[in-house]
Amino acid sequence: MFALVDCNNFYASCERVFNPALNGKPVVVLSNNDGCVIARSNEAKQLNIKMGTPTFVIKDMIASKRVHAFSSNYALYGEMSARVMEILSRFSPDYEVYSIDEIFIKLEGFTYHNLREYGAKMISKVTKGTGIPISVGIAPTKALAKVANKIAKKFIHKTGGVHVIDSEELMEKALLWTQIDDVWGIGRRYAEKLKKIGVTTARDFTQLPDAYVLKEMTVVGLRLKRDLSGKPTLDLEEMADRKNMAVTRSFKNDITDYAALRERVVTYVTKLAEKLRKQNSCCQSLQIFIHSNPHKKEHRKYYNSVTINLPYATNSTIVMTQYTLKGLQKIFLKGILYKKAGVIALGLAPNDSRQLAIFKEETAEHAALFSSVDHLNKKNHGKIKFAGQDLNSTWKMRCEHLSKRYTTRLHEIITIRCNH
DNA sequence: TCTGGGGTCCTAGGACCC
DNA sequence: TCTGGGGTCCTAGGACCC
Repeated sequence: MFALVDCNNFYASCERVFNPALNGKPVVVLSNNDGCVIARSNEAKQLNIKMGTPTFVIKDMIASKRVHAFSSNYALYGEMSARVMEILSRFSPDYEVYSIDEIFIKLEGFTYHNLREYGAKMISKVTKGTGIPISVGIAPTKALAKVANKIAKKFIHKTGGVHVIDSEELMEKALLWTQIDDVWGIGRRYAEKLKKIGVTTARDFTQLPDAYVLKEMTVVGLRLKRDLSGKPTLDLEEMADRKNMAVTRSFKNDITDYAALRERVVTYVTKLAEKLRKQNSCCQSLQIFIHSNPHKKEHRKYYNSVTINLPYATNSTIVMTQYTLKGLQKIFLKGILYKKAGVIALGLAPNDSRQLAIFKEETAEHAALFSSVDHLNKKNHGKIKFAGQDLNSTWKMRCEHLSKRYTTRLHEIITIRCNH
């Protein structure tokens, strides 16, 4: 059996842990730049605030404090996630941290355990240890555990947050209840396509012929179908090293001229190189992309990207910037309202096991130079910049509702008042 | 006025090899 | 009339996830 444990409204719940006055009130967490809603408490969901709702749509509710809004505080969420995962990892030696707020736990050899009670124990341990509410779905396969988790959450008053699918009848019932759009692995495109042929529930999907699923949805779809039918197909996945790493941002206002766009892209590639060095990796190639504003329908649509293979694997800001700018020149077009750009490092490898080039090699000074730069920037909050960056740093990200880094900064630690 | 960021996997097709 | 067979590697694009 597999358990899927998922933190309820994770980011919103993190904010509440440190501000319990928000319990029972609508809370939303906003994306970078405070652009749109990316997490909602149940009360916010009841106000019909959808995932991805632009912040300006609900600005009145925020201003009047009907809804409590927070800018994303990833330092806080990442660390709270680590605490939750640490506690849950004690429940079985086999687990897979699937995302910041989800973990699959394989329950092999738990035949004589009461799984419902085991799930309830997970909830009480995590609640006591972190204050984060969780839901537990338990079933014979990963895809069914996902379904069970949805049921546990949806009918929390009946389930107490745990749902176990351990019989054919419960499986049938669960699959009939699950709408096709809500199936893990079926996104907007596939859902549309499936509905056209009359598939509206997960159960309908499991009745499709293998050949059709294979043809229309590749082996990924077929594996999903099997797993959802109760035939264990998807197993825990090993934590692999990341293959790519990206720094991409939307701009607060559209950009049209090359100089401004260049400045943004140089800043992104600088951040990317820092990120690489921080984890002792280097990259073999770079991808640069620029987008027009998709919301301005009356303007010309333009999406373009270019991939550049580097002569040798590197994490030098200087080398990466040179190639990034070459790439940017290739795809830059005049007269476009640009809204977003990004740089992606591809073919990541650890510093010490990278492929060395035969003819060209990085100037040896770079490693020493950047170790000093990183050291100084860590101490002085990014005082050293590169010539291509904007020295006045007018590009502050908007984050008007940022909470404190309660768990990772000593001077932001929570204060407790005792009333005797 | 204002709409996020960072990932993964699979497939088809082109370029190349012997 | 009729023009091989079997492979690898790479990339772009499309799907998905949180």
